[in-house]
Amino acid sequence: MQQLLSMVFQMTKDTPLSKRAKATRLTSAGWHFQRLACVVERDMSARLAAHGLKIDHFVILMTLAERDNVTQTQLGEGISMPNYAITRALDFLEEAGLVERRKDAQSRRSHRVFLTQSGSDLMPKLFATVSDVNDAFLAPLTKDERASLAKLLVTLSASPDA
Amino acid sequence: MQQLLSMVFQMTKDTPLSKRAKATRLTSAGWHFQRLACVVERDMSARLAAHGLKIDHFVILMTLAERDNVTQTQLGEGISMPNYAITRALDFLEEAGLVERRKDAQSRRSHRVFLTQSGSDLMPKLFATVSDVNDAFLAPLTKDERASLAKLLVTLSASPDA
DNA sequence: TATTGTTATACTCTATAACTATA
DNA sequence: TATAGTTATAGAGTATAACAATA
Repeated sequence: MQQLLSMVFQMTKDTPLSKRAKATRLTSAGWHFQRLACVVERDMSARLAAHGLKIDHFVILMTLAERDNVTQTQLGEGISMPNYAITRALDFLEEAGLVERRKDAQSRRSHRVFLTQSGSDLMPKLFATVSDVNDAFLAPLTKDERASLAKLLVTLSASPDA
Repeated sequence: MQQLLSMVFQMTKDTPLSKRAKATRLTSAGWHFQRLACVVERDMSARLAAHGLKIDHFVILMTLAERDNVTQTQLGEGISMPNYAITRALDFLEEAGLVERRKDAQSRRSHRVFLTQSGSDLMPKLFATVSDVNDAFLAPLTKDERASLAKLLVTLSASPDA
């Protein structure tokens, strides 16, 4: 990596385009994030398929596990999923018996969404899946490296525009 | 973060589901990668729009800048883009005068793809855009933190399954 | 008979907005 | 008149495979 970084600093107007392109790519944190996020998502999707779930369903279940008794609008806001997508994902999850829409006591046009017992029972398995995916993903790092990565990720995620 | 990690270790069977869900999410490197990759891509897409380009076009241009005179099949393999997507993206880029398909000297059913002069001239601007996006993204980190993140990303990316 | 690139077509996802029923 | 949720529909993106030209 040091080699790469110094490569960037050695660039001049005469450096060939191909070298500049390669250096740009390999020194781009964004590019690495893109690729690695893709790897993680592919693995997660594959493992969720064993439960008959897609990523969207999983995200909703995780959100509800953290806090349920929310309206569909509230649910969608937390994960930036539009209302029509929420409707369809909940139709699927309700059909699968994992979530439940109950009538709101205050407003008859709102629903309150809950995990069912069956949904709650599934969550520990999904937590384990998340853990497995992360372990596989972080396998190339030492324990110390994992800790510093975790710290850096939290710092980046805490940033206002992130 | 230390608090979070210790939170995970304090989990027992009696820990409420909501706490376990939150800890699972916040300690998941994959979850952070997903979110952050999304932030970066949104920023990149927005800036590419100024050039009338989408991410796919940008990826192809970067790939060709690094190495052109490749067949469409070779091009697609490098970036895992299927042949029909390559065909359409190249139609667009050729129309925009940024790339050129030339006949292969050996095989009359293959094309060799090149950046045009106009495409080459555009690349330095795209390198600068990549740089801007990364600078904005990494702004919350100190210089040292950026260096260690870079090192960790390279280690992860170098892994065989990544 | 296999391969390169293109095209047709179907399928899925996403986006827009219309609609129902509330408030 | 505005809101919560649903639905219809259009459009974009993606996947499958058929196809023509070539090897």
